[in-house]
Amino acid sequence: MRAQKTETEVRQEQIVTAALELIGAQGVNALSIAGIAERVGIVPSALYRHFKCKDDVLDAVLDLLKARLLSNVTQVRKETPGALPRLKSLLMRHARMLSENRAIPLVVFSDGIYAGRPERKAKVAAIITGYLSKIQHIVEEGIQDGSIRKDVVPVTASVMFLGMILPAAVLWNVSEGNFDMNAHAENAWPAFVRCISTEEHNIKSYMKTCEET
Amino acid sequence: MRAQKTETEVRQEQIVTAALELIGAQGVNALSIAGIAERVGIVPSALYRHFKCKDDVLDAVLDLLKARLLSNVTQVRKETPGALPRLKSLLMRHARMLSENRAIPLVVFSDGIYAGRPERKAKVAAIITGYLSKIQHIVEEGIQDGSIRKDVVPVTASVMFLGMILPAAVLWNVSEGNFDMNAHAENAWPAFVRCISTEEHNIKSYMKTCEET
DNA sequence: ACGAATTGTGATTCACTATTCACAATTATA
DNA sequence: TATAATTGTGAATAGTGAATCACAATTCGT
Repeated sequence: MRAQKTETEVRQEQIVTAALELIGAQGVNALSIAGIAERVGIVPSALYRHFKCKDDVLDAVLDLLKARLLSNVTQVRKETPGALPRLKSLLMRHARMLSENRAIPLVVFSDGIYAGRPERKAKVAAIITGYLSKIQHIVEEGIQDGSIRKDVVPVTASVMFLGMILPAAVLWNVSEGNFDMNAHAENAWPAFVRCISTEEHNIKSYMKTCEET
Repeated sequence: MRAQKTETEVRQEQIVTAALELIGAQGVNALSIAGIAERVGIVPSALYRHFKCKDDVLDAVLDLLKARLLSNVTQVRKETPGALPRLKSLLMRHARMLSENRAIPLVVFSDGIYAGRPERKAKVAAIITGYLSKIQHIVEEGIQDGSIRKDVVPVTASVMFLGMILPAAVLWNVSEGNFDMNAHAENAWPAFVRCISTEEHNIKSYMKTCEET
């Protein structure tokens, strides 16, 4: 059966989406032109009408991921005011996203995607640092408005924020989805708040605990 | 030039070590029989005198990784008393042994290492959870002796501890060694202490800061 | 020192996958 | 409607890397 002739812009979208789905299911290494083509419903060679080579597909996948990650942050900035609530919202959003789409850590932290291509590595680095700088920005705002300690190093805080997500993603990945991402996020969040929020805030919450007990 | 004839036990060690180094440098996907052989100083086919197939090499690499991780913890337990000092010592130790730590996320996120082998994934899972349970044990001891808050969930704390190492390793990897792992560890540690140590401890250090300023 | 076992080597096979190409079908354009 | 442009197809090519094998060099047991 012959595939319906479809304009290249649409096909490109289909191809990138299919690639992302396949990566989520089987990883970057297992991603093959044949696999993508089959998922799209065309023959492998037809894929080359829309992409010059496999590398270009991977680049497009990276672009898609970057867009999704950053739109995540933008969304949260719009919906939620205040540094700490924003960070929490972002954390929970990631907890949800990772279980929905585990392709993100697989792609961003896969080695296969920058095999022998330093510029690709730079691109991945740019995605990560770009994301981190957004978080860092939120932290800096928190420091200015007094909700986050002055002696917190913003970069460190952003990396530690990533540290709540990344290991959890690892565990989730390795345990075949047998790790409760959301529970971890809920448990880790108050601890993280103690990490970075001002002493006044911590002491208040401590007093409250004392009164209760 | 002909390689020196060497007994298979020694070669096996050389091969596994070389493989781990190569993984740390380039990732699992780039790991080839030819690459390992070259590093060891033998010809590719000679490698099959010591391992039946590549998969067996990967299994041995996992065993080595596990052994090194756990011996790390054991060592710290011997040298250092007290939960918090032990955790800090472990953190700094990891910061120093980056090349191995770097291999960890690379291995974990590599799909190549699981390709068509579910039992391999279980093995990786066992290594990580085994390591985490050791950390968790330290945390529990800290809770018992009162240096760590009672309301800290030990599992969560151990995952967050991993969260200080993993993202840093990834960043270091992606930025071509352009990320100061030790600085991150030094910055992250006091924040992590605030995360988990008892309020009394935090308040005392807060008072001290107040007196100073 | 001599045969057997061990280890190393180069050539070769084999499977897999990206990529190309000539040609066919479809759609757009004039 | 006729022709050019676009997209799809199957076959063929080429490069890669794991694995095998016959044979050579080395070491070990005796």
